[in-house]
Amino acid sequence: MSGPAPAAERAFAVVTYLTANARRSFTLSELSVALGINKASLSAILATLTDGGYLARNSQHRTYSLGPAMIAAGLAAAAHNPVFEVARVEMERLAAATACQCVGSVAIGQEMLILANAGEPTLRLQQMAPGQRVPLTPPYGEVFVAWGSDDEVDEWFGHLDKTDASAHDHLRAVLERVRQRGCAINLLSDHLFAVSRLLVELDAAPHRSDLRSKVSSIIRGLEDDYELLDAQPQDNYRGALIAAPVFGPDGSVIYALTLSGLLNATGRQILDAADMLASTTLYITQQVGGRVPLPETGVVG
Amino acid sequence: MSGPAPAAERAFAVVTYLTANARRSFTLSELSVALGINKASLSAILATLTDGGYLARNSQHRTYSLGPAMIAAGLAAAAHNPVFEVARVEMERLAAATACQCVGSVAIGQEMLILANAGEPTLRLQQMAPGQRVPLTPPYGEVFVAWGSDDEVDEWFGHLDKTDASAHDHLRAVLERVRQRGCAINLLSDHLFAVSRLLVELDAAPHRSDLRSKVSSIIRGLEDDYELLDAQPQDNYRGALIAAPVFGPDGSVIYALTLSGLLNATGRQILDAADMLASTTLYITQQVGGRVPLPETGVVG
DNA sequence: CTCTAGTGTTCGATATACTGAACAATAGGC
DNA sequence: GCCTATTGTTCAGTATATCGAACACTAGAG
Repeated sequence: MSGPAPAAERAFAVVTYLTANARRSFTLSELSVALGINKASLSAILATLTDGGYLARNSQHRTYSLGPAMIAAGLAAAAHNPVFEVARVEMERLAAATACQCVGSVAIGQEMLILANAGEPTLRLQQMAPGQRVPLTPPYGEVFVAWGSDDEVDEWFGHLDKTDASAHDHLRAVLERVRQRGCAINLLSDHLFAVSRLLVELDAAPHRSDLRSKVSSIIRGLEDDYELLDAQPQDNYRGALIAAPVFGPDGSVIYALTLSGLLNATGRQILDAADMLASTTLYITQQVGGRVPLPETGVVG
Repeated sequence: MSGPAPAAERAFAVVTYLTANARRSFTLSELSVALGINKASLSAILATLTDGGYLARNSQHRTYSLGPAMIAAGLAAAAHNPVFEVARVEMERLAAATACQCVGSVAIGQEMLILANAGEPTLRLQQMAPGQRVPLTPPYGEVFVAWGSDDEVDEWFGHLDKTDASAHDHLRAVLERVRQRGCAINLLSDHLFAVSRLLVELDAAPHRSDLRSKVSSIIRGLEDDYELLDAQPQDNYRGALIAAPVFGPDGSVIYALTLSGLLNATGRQILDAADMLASTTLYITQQVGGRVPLPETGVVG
């Protein structure tokens, strides 16, 4: 749990926690129990961050929240990565054109982080709010690994039962389908909403690895009713999530756009939205000097 | 130099450095010498931040820059402090109306941090760029202390010669003038540009306390040609910086807006711009539920 | 190709930050 | 106003991160 620089790790654990729960402020004690850090140690960390302006302390309520220096750092980070500003404009366009919510996310290790959203959140999914971190485990985050190396795919599989070859084969087929289409299409299901509820709990106590693995296992349980392998144009679907990747100069996925909504839509409507999204991310890829990795078989549509 | 949580402090020293120098990326060794941190220690810190997505590592050039997680944290911080979004709109308005650059800054300890700007930077002053940190020492940052307690003012005086009563009296008179006007008006001078050049050096090596104190002493030397105590409406001035405060609910200065430009302007033009700025910050103060502290002289009860 | 300049990693010895519980100081409830 | 619950600070012992130098490793120049 503790890396080679524990103080730094915990300092940013605080930041991550406050980012995911930006609506309220927290006292030292609250953060101590939520993050599993000794009060004495955390006190020193919080004082350091407050001195630097990265946290703001409300001396009235003795609470901490993210401070102004974090805004400056965020602006500098955004200025350094033009992708996100380019994508923001396109996301607004997509959200307006499809009447869907459009969120942007990045992969960080074995998680994905929601960075931005556009349009009205018709679905109140916890994992769709900016600042949220969602485990990057099957079948979540297909677009982040579909064009990746075998090693990346294996890491994505994670703790899947090694002996369950059929599950692996199924997922590989799904990823192949994602490459062909240029985007991933997933269906809304009750499982998905169950995951959403669990993530709320996980947000409240990120250090609880038992909750974390529970979420991961349930996310894997989504598989059955989650994938849309072949859409029937005239059929009706409950709703859909469509995700497409933006590639960087080295061919890696540096950003992903997800359309969520399309409630009670026909297969044709879903496929049309998917095409629109995929062409938009391709446009963004070109705008930022990105490169789509060549698939082994077939051509990206 | 090292506080009770050195790893956390240094981790954010890296962030601060990358924020101030967002244009390029830096290698481990560069950061090591620039920040005065042991390479071995820094390596652990950078790895931790990179794992969290707060830094992005270019494996090609082995360089580090601010990562996507920092953007999410910045957005969360901005969402938590509505002041900055309210102010941004007004800053754009002011910049357009006065043909000046308008920057927003906050006070963090004994420094002020530039957060946002609007309009074209007619003056290429280093200290006016977002992400920059400028020492909060006389005569800089008058608006941050003019309404503050005596303790805050004394701290602002800093290492001024205690025996030099005339300097203190002069500064107190300046602050009184700022309170009366509702804003601070300062004039461009060669000294100012000299400070700007020194700040570039300081940015390159923030750990050098000798440079830091040198900057502070030169800033104090500005005093003579910096203050505009009484403007002559028909006189011409080389240029001006006008700063006004935004107050929080507790009466403290939570944000400051500075208009820079007004090259070769008359005293009347400068005073008009000052009035416009002061009324705007007052409006923002009210929008965010702020309160202007009552002046200490002539208080009832 | 060889050489150089620079980068990042390894390693044991030392100093230092972390821990945990008891303490003190605040805020909230009636 | 008093009491209670919770907050945040203090302190010494122990575990641990940090330091500095020597080591690999890459990239680029001649």
